[in-house]
Amino acid sequence: MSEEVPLRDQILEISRHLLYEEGYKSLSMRKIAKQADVSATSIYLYFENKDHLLHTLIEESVEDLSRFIEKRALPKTDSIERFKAITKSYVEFGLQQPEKYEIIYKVRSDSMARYPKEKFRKARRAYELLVKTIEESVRQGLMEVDKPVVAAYSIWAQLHGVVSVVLNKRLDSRINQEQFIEESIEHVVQGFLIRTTVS
Amino acid sequence: MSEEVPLRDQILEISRHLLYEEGYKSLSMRKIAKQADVSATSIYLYFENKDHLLHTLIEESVEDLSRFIEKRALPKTDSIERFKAITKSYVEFGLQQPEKYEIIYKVRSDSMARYPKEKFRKARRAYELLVKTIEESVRQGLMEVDKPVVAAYSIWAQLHGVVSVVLNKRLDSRINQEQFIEESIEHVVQGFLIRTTVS
DNA sequence: TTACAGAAGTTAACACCGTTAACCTAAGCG
DNA sequence: CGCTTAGGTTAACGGTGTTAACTTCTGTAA
Repeated sequence: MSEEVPLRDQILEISRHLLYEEGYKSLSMRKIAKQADVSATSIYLYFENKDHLLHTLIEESVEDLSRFIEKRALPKTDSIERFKAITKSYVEFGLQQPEKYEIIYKVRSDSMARYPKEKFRKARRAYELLVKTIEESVRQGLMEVDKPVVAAYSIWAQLHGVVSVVLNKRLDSRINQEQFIEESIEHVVQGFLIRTTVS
Repeated sequence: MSEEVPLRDQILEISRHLLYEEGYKSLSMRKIAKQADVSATSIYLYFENKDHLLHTLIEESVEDLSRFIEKRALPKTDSIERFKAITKSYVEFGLQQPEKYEIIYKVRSDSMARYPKEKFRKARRAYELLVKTIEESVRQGLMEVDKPVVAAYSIWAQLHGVVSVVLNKRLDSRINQEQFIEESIEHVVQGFLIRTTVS
C-alpha cells in the first residue's frame, strides 16, 4: 500500500533538484542524504561515489533527450523533415525539462574528465541520428556538407546557444520569445540546406 | 636586481596552470599556496575568496581574448572583412592560448552564478564589436539578420564548437585539421551572408 | 633615534566535505 | 534454529574554504 519509491531513485531526484536549484558546488552527499532522511553513507550503497552519481544523472538526462528526439524524428521519412524535427525537438526538450537539460551541460567539465567514453558514445543516440540524417540528405543532394560529423557538432552548439539564451533569460525584453525560438531554429536549418550565392 | 614577480600575479599564473592541468575540482587554495611557497591564507590578501580568484582569472582571459580580436579586426574598414577577421581571430586565440581560452568556458557554470553582471558585460568587448559589425553589414545590405544580438550569440557558439573539437582532439583522424578549421569558419561566415534559395 | 603605522605574511582553529571501515538489524530461507 | 544477505548505521580519516588573531618587516614623522 506504501508509495515505495526506491531510495536510489529518490537520491537521483533529490540530486537533480538540488543541482538545478543550488548549483554544483553546493551539492554535497550529506545534503542529499539529509533530504532523503538517510545517513550520508547510504548513498554509497547505490553509487560508487559522487562522480558516479553525477554520471548517472547525466546519463539519465541524455537518455531522456535521445528518447524525446527519436519519438518525434524517427517517424519522419523525408530526410529534411527529420532534420527539422530533430532541431525542433532538441530545443523543445531544453525548454520543457530544464532540470534535465541543464544537467547535461552544467556538470560536465570536471566530472566529465573521467566519464567513460563508451557510455558517452552509447548514450548519444540523438547525435548519431542527426549525423545519419545529414548523410542521407547529402546523398539526396539536399545538403552540402563535407563532414556530417562536424556539421552535427556545429548544429548542436548552435541549438544549445538558442536554448541557453532563453533559459538564462538573457533575451532582450523587446524580443518575442516564441518568435525568437522559431526564427533561430529556422536559421540553423537554412544554414545547411543547398543554396546559391547571389553574386 | 631580483625578478620580483608580485605574489598576486604568481597566484594567478599558478592557478591558471593548475586549472588547465588538473581541472577545477582538484584546485584548492592550499595547493596553490604550496606551489607559490606561501601559506594558504596569504592568498586572501589578494583575493576575497576562491570564487573571486576564479572570476579574476576569467576576466583576464576574456580581456585578453577581446584585445586579441580587436587588434586584428579593428583595422579592417570593410564590415565583411571585419566580420571575417573576428571569427578567424577568435578561433586562433583558442588554439594558440588554450590555457586562457578554456578557463572562459571551463570554470563557468558554478562560480558564474555570482559573477557580477556588470563586469561580465564590460569585459565582453569582443562580443559587442561583433554585434556592431553585424549591424553595420545589415545596414549595408550585405547580411540578412533580424536580431544581431542573437546572431552574434549563435556565431560565438558555433566558433566555440569548432575550437572545442580541435582542443579536445575529437577530430576524426582522417580530417586535416587546418582544412577543417578553415572550412568551418568559412561555413559560419557564409551562413550569415546574403544569398537566395535555389528553389 | 625612536615611535608608530601599515603592508605582507604567519599559525591555529572552525565547520564542512567525500569516503572508508566496522558494526547493527531485520527478513527470508534451508 | 541458525545463516545469509540487504539495507542501513556510527565513528573516524584527511582534506577543504575561510576567519581571527598574531607577528614581522619597512618606511616615515617627531
